[in-house]
Amino acid sequence: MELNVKVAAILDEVADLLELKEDSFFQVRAYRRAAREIESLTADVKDLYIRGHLAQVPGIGKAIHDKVVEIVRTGELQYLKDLRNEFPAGLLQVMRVPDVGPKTAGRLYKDLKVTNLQYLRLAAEQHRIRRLKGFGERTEENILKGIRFLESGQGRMLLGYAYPRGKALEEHIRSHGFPQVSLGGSLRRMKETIGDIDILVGSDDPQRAMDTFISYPQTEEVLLKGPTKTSIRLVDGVQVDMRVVEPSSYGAALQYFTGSKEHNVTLRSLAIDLGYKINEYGVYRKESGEKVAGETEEGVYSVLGMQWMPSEMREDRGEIDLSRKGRIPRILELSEIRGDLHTHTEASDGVDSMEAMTEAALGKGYEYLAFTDHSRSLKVGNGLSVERLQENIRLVRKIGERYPDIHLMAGTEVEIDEKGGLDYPPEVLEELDIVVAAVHSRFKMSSEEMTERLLTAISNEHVHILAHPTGRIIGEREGYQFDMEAVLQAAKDNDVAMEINSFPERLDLNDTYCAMAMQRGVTLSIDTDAHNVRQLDYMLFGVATARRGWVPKELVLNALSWDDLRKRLDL
DNA sequence: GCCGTTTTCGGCCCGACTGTTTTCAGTCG
Repeated sequence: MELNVKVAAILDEVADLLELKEDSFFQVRAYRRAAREIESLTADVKDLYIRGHLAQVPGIGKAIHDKVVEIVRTGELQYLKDLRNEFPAGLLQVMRVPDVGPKTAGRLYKDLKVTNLQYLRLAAEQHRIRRLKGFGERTEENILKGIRFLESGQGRMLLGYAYPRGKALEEHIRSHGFPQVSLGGSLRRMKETIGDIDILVGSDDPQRAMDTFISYPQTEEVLLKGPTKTSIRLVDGVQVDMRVVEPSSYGAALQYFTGSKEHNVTLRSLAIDLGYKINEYGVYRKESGEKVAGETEEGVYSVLGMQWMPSEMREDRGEIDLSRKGRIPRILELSEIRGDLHTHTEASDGVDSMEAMTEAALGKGYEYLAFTDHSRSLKVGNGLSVERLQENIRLVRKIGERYPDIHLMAGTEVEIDEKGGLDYPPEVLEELDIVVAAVHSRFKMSSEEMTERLLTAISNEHVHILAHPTGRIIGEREGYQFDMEAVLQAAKDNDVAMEINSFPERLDLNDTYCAMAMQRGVTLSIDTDAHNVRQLDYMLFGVATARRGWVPKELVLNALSWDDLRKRLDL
């Protein structure tokens, strides 16, 4: 699967470089689309190639097919090397500056010999940019601003960071008398990382909505202001865009600003074929211009003969086709989660007591809660010795008697050693209700060794869940390398659940791997890995990740009732 | 470069805002 990522990256770079060429707009789009398709494949691109199915992937025609084959075979692409020779590598960096696109970069290269960020900054500081025809003082200032933004390293933020901020702003606007307000964009689609926060308001008084937005106490700077669209930057650097439309257009605008871009492009092409035009104000008959939908999202989809679908599904990964056939699957809801099977307490490296965690779980209406503190060899996590573990089990049983409305489970997050062995002997694991196995060490072993390690752990009869299966930390480290197909197969064969860890920096399995697991019928467990009571709220993000992988509740271990879970775990 | 329940050629989503211009190109989402 790492190969899929590599192929997509190469196609993306081809697209980046092609942008600098004249008249290559549609080629750029074709390469980008192919990259997205390959990125979201749930099978290995090499397998597809071997089985002769590569050409059936949408967006892959003859030319790109041959290039993908070249990459699969040789690991390289000559066409990309040729393009790299045509343009200085630094120009790609120049294009990453906000408001600098291919045309501007091309001009700066041609007229000022700007080949990288350093030269761009120099040219701006020496006021050579403002002297170009079509450029001016403001453009020069914006370029300098853009360079500073890039260098501040403010790229995308974690969903877990953006979500509470977006919700707070949404509430601020709603509380000022605007009932029609919603998050949009990647935040509403619950992507694991978010570029900026999008907010949509339906109102007949756009001016007052804008004023309310700008008056938000956390506002640092107004970046852009028009009659229907305003952007601000918050004190922590997060950018928020707000759009205001009339209530009669709210549904169309919500659909449009939720995206994704790819979903919208496909939807709008479809609309054209059906004789309609869609924009953010409504759906219109092409001939008469008559407006036929716009008030609600359901209406927009419905007029195109489509079924509404959850925002998490809108990535143009086949949902439009299913929607036209009325076959959008029923995917997991947060309300269907019955318990949390991976949490920590003060016994190891958590901060709250079992009682506090239990009260919080009761507040969520959970039927069960598992305490899975770290095992003995994880010294940094204050792992439990065998004696402390056994003492902990007794404590769980004792506290459990005081809480008749929830089933407290004694468990462990047990270390998987480098050979795949577990950190406690079998007779100790036997005493536990649930065993969550995890890799926290030796990340850099070869893919073969790591696969063997994971397969050994999964085939251990005491293991119920494989925690954060890839070990990635978003923005910090890649996951370890292993054969995901083999691990999923083993999980299915051994009835072991793969975890979706709800921690914002983990969300692992990610959406694509969730889809892979689902297609293979592998059970998933959505856990918070909470180290305090507040982190039990992270469940929302794990569920969102499952929804992005179209996972139904039937495949989720902790969507089972206590009775069914107990049977499943042989308790 | 891809694609076709009208097409193998001629299309390819659509609009807001900015900056620099007198009518629009470029960028963004």
